[in-house]
Amino acid sequence: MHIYNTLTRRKEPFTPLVAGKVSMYVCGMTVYDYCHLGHARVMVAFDVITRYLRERGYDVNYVRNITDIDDKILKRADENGESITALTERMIDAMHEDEQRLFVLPPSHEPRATGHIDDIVAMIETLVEKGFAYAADNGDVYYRVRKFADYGKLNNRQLDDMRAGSRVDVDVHKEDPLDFVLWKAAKPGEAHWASPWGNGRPGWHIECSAMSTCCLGDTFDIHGGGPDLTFPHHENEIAQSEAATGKTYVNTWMHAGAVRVNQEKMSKSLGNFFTIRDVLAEHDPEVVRFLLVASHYRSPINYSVDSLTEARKSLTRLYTALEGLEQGDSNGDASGDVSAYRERFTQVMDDDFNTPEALAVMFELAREVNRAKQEQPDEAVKLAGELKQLGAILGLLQQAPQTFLKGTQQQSMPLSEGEIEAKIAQRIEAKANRDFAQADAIRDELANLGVILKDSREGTSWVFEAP
RNA sequence: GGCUGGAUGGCAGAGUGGUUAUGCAGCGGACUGCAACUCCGUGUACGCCGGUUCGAUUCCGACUCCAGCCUCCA
Repeated sequence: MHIYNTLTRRKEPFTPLVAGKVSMYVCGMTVYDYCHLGHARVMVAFDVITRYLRERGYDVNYVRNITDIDDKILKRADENGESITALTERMIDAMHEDEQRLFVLPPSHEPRATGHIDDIVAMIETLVEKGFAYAADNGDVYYRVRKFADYGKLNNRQLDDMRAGSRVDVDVHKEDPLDFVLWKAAKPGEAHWASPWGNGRPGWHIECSAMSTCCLGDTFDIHGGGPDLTFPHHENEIAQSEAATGKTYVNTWMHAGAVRVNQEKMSKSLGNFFTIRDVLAEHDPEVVRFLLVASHYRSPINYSVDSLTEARKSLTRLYTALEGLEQGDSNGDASGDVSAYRERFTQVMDDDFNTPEALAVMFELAREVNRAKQEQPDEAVKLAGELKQLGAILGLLQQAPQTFLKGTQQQSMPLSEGEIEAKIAQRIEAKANRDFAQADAIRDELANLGVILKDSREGTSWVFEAP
């Protein structure tokens, strides 16, 4: 198996520190608002990675943190007139709901910053002792960037180059403008914890260093996150952790690609973001997931309603192949029976999780299923079982085909299932009387409402396609 | 200005030093009362200019353009 490492900028053979076990940390959310599609991308990308690693037999310890204390949280709670805890609990619940709807499995552990203040303080103390950090007059504690020789290695950046074009605040309390805060002194009335440097709260970067090493050890296998975290966040994590422990922090750095809108990054600062819940109000969650998986995890994707429509059509093709063959769930049981499809699937997934290629294999398998449906029903059931199993590795195709195809999830459905069935019965009646004009009229009427009829030997079924 | 990526057929999106990605859309055929679904067939796409090579979309260099990071952001 090969994985692209952001640190070395190439694909490398993947060998975990401990045979058979993978330790992975992913930067999670700062919970002051609802998650948007950019968050969804990271959630889904690392969900697929976890599912696949487990499929390959690894015991994956997947840790994804929650930043539940931060300037933005304080500000938002204040604006809303609610307590910090009320705000963060509300957003954490919403986040869990969003990911569940997107078929994202929960991480193994979800540490919260506020639950690790002792570890954070301990790490800062170590950094101060070793001379990598200093307490300033204003009560803040800063990281001394110039002291860490490797600073910039993740982003291939030189400290002196960065000074030239940057607009970093010149803070009189900092020795160097690029020094970053580890501990922030509390202003009167602000939430705070006690520390050797007075009351305050942790900086963002130190939280992740403390929580990851705390949960996974000084060195671990994979660290992931969104594309905009490489600098400064992950660079700072490396500086903090490696200075504190004297060991390599992370072996493989993984970063997901950005979600764009009109070829611009979707972000909170640009205000061009779509929340997951807004999108799911109008689109099937699995379609959204399919869209995310249909591109490689490192490629940028441009979000649009058109791309969702196409994703829905593609997914419909897969579910159509499965339709009518769902008896005896997952009966591709014969262990050791590795088909050519599964073999190819594994081969492309082994190459840095190439999900688009994996989907191509699934589409070819779907064609095989459709062919077998005609001549060899038993074979079709077996192949369909395999298709469903491969789908599970990507977190797809786990609904009953009828549930997906009939669009039970969609609120725009104009007729009840009973009404549709009644219309179909009328049409069958008309067809029996060879009154094709009437039969076609009924079919057109339903088609105009988005209900597409499909006649087969077994009778008439239907699919809902939002008009 | 510095640092990362990227530019593929009508659209989306993988990949490869010489041979089919895949999906959607289109076209022809089969099936059908007619359709839909499905199946069969069908497209000489690889930003621009040089170089290496028997041969480059794929490797190397220049150029143009796009996106991201350099400031909170997944």
